Amino acid sequence: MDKITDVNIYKMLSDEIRLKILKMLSIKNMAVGAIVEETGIDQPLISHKLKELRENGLTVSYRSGKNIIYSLSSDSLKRVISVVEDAGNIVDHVCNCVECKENDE
Amino acid sequence: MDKITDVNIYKMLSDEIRLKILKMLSIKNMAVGAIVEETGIDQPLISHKLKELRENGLTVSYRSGKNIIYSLSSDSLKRVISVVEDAGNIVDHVCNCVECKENDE
DNA sequence: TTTACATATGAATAATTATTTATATATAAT
DNA sequence: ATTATATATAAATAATTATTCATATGTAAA
Repeated sequence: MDKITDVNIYKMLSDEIRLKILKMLSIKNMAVGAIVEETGIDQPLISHKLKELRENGLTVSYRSGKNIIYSLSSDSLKRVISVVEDAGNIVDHVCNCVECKENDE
Repeated sequence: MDKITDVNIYKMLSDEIRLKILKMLSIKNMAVGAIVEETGIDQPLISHKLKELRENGLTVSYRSGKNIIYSLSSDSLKRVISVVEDAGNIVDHVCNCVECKENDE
């Protein structure tokens, strides 16, 4: 398994499906089937994503009867997610200088 | 150019070289040459990374004589970077239940 | 003790992203 | 004007990551 660096955490957050899962888990713990249903995404793909998240330490899981329940491994993760949640806040400044405008396509 | 979503921001942060550049720029504005020198990475590769960062709105640039100076486009970016900076803080919780231990490799 | 259900895994392929190399452009200095 | 310097770009290749599909595993119910 890989070492957990901030780059790895960003990697986990940088995939649409993984991020969607993390956001769902930041609201409530969920079984795999519920995630599959709520996202409409193929079960094996969801399982793969969950595996990545698990192996990188962002989620933990336990079995409950037939189901396996996933949850965020840490509350500080919620904080990170919410800090970037609204992308507009991050990249709100647009430079007005001539050169920058030329740089835009 | 791509729309700026939180996934795109995470993508930009999820590459070792790009993250290194962003961290350097969060301390001071820098010319391309200075970034090349301080990282020891090939100039065209640095220029590529800077282009990605620019096109995704995380940095801005302007010309000053022969040099082109890059800086972060927004201070809130610094905040994000520092929130995740210490990965240990994020993934500090390790579940102790039997099933989770079985899951570990 | 067979069948159904929930989830995981592995192998194959597809898609995306990173890196290199060679070259172009723009400014500045001679 | 010519040359040097700083940076950017484009095309080719290499490397990584995502997705699909088929199948395995483990639990529970009949």
